[in-house]
Amino acid sequence: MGRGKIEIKRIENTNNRSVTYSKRRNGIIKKAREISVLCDAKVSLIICTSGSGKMYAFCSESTSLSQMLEDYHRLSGNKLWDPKHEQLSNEIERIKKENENMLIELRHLKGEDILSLNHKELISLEDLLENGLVNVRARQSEFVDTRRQNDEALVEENKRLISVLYQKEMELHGSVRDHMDNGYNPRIRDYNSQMTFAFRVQPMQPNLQERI
Amino acid sequence: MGRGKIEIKRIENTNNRSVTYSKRRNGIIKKAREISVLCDAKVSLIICTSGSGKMYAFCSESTSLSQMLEDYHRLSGNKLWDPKHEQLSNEIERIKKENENMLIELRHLKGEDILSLNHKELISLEDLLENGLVNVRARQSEFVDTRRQNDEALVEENKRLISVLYQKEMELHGSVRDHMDNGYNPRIRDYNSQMTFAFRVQPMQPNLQERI
DNA sequence: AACTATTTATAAGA
DNA sequence: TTCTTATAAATAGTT
Repeated sequence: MGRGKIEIKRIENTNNRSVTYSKRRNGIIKKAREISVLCDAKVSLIICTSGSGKMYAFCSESTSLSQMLEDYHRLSGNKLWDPKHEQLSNEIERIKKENENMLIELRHLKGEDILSLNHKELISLEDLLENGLVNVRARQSEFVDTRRQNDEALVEENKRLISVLYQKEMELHGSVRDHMDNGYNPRIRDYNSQMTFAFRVQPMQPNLQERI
Repeated sequence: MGRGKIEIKRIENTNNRSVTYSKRRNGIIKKAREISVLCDAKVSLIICTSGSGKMYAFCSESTSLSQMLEDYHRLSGNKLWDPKHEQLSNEIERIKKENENMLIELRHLKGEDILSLNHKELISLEDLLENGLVNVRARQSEFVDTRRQNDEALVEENKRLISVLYQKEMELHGSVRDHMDNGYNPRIRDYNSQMTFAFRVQPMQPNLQERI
């Protein structure tokens, strides 16, 4: 239907093909809607081209796509789901196998179920465990080192703070002495006790050391 | 398109409706096939009436209904799956999770990826590894013990065999001497060498000792 | 995207 | 149902 008759075979010209696709897609979707309304039919239509990912779907009002598929599956006896089910089952099988292997390995590493192992396997298991221990203990040493470094840094910081504090105290003593004669200023003692508190608390601050 | 124009609304006359359904159904299926061929499109079409259970479906050559549904599902995000499918998917999810946890534990036991562990965790990991080592080494000791016991048993058995052999030899020497005077019987030597072979072979028999 | 000459689909009738 | 046929609709090629 058009200016000329066409043969029903793949349109090789890409542009023509996509124009025809667009026109006929609209056409068939319209037809789908019409038959669903006129004849009270359930219709499900999905169209897409191989290239573009864009999909067009139509489903009649009275139903849903999944309902139609369900019906189709039931009525046609066609195994719509079975391939997918089989695929999923296979994947489950595969993962379970993997799981089982890991479980066995874990058990072995914990020294369980090792009666079936031969001498060679026991030796390599021992190696693995020893290597693991070495790594874990190295990490523990790192912890201790980090902690010691942290402590040292804190000690330095405390020295610095004490020195700053001392200078401040000197300044205040000096300036206060210029205005007062009693040689005792409660503000100095307050400040001092505040700093002492900070000094004691600081080593517990979590952001200066690693999580324990 | 026909002798008269019609409004797109449900055809109330049952007969007319079913005639129209039949005609238009053929029409739309033809259209579906045409667009799939002309435009290299993937098309899936399912039609049925509410009343009759009869279903008509079309699916383009290049694909399958279940493939199209798969695609549709992926692209639209709409849930088309049946309960069984969902159940399988959930199980996969669950097992994968389990898998991942075991993998992490395995890695930790091998001393990998332990930077994220805190001190407590490292300690218990160390305990686990030490315990594993204890078990593995205990098993190795068992091996050695078993082997030694086995050897001892074999030594005993060999002694017994030698003693039996000696007795047999005595018997044969005695009886032969009763009938022949040459004092030499090749049958005795045959039997003797056979036993000697068995004696040498026996320690290698796998059912008397554990697999190495 | 719009146009339009043609082909195609189909509504109504037989 | 199926065939026929007048007519509506769809659309191929063009602009």
